[in-house]
Amino acid sequence: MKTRDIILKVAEEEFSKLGFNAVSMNNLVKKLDINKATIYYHFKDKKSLYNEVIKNAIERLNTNLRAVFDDKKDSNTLFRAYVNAIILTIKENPSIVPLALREFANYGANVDENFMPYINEEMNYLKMLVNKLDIKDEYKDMDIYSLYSFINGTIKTFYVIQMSTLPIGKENDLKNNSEKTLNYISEFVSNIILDAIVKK
Amino acid sequence: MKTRDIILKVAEEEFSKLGFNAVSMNNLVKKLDINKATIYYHFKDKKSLYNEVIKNAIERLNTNLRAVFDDKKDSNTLFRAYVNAIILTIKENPSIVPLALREFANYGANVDENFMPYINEEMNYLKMLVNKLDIKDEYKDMDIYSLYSFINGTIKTFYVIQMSTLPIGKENDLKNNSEKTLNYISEFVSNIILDAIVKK
DNA sequence: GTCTATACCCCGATAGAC
DNA sequence: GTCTATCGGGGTATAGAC
Repeated sequence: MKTRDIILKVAEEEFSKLGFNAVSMNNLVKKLDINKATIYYHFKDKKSLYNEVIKNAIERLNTNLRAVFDDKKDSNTLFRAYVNAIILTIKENPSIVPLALREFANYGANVDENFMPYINEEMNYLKMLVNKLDIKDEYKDMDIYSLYSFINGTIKTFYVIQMSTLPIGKENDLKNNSEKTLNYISEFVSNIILDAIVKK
Repeated sequence: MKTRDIILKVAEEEFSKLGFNAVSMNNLVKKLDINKATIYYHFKDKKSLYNEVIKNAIERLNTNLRAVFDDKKDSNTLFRAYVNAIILTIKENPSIVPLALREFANYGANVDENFMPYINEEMNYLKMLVNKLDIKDEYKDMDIYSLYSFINGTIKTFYVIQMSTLPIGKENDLKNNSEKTLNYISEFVSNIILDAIVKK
């Protein structure tokens, strides 16, 4: 693995854990066991390192979403596969959850215009999906972003609650079990949506 | 308004906008037009100022939730009133949204054990509510935190998307309109849940 | 491509006058 | 209860040797 990629990997974990401002270049190089100037050889500054981390995260998600549409499925199966692709992305790389929540909290202020194509690609998959579903009349005019928020907000919030060190969520067998938590919430999200908005 | 309360008010806005680490005491006193030592007279350190901010935010939410259960309503109306109490809290104080999202991203690490009674109170209202609903058999064993995540994750994610400076959500008339956005998502969340999990 | 050394700045926090 | 002045430390970033 190249130095640049190692830096990106460790930086992603740190930005996810601590947020942009709490990550210091000094601590980063300690974890990496390289010299600080080496980071500045590979990346212009802290901000562009962060931007590269975010870009990679969105690209990994889009790669998994793209695969969902590769072969023909009935629309309800497609919906479940779509949700599972998001779940798979988190399983492959849990850092993406706090990373996304922190960016949401910033109203996307750290994400520059260069990322819009990636975000638009992500939204397009959801639009394609909705077009295939046989939606009840009362949900036909539903805002696409409310559906997006339901899927992504529910999954991420549930994940951080179950993985949190606080004694919340402790009444169940999902607590601190990433695999079980993600499988459960995948089913929950798919079931609710298909029960609520799709014609029987 | 007392100095201590003014500090808390401005600190809440700043912590919400920037997150714990990005807020500096120096910038805070500039906004407040008081001396830095004055903050340290009223609060032990930066961390306890932050904790006080979070505590106040949870208390305001619980006050609004408590009011929902004051008089008798049929269970579906109660559910809509519950969701509206969350929406009302955000309308009264939008800072609570990024504040909560940042804490979620931290897996609650900045929230110490003293807050558990407040969090438990919040969860108890949801449990009381679910007990009153006439739930379909297949959702009877639903994890309470998945419902919590659905309600809170969807509302907060939708809100920050519509209020973000990025050109997402721009295809609708909710963009940058806090009032309309919150009214819309309140209806959406209530409708989905009542359609999906409650017996007709 | 990776290192040492350093410039320059802002941070949180406190002592002590008023 | 609010101020001025200051301390010690750690922050980002770069120059220049190897």
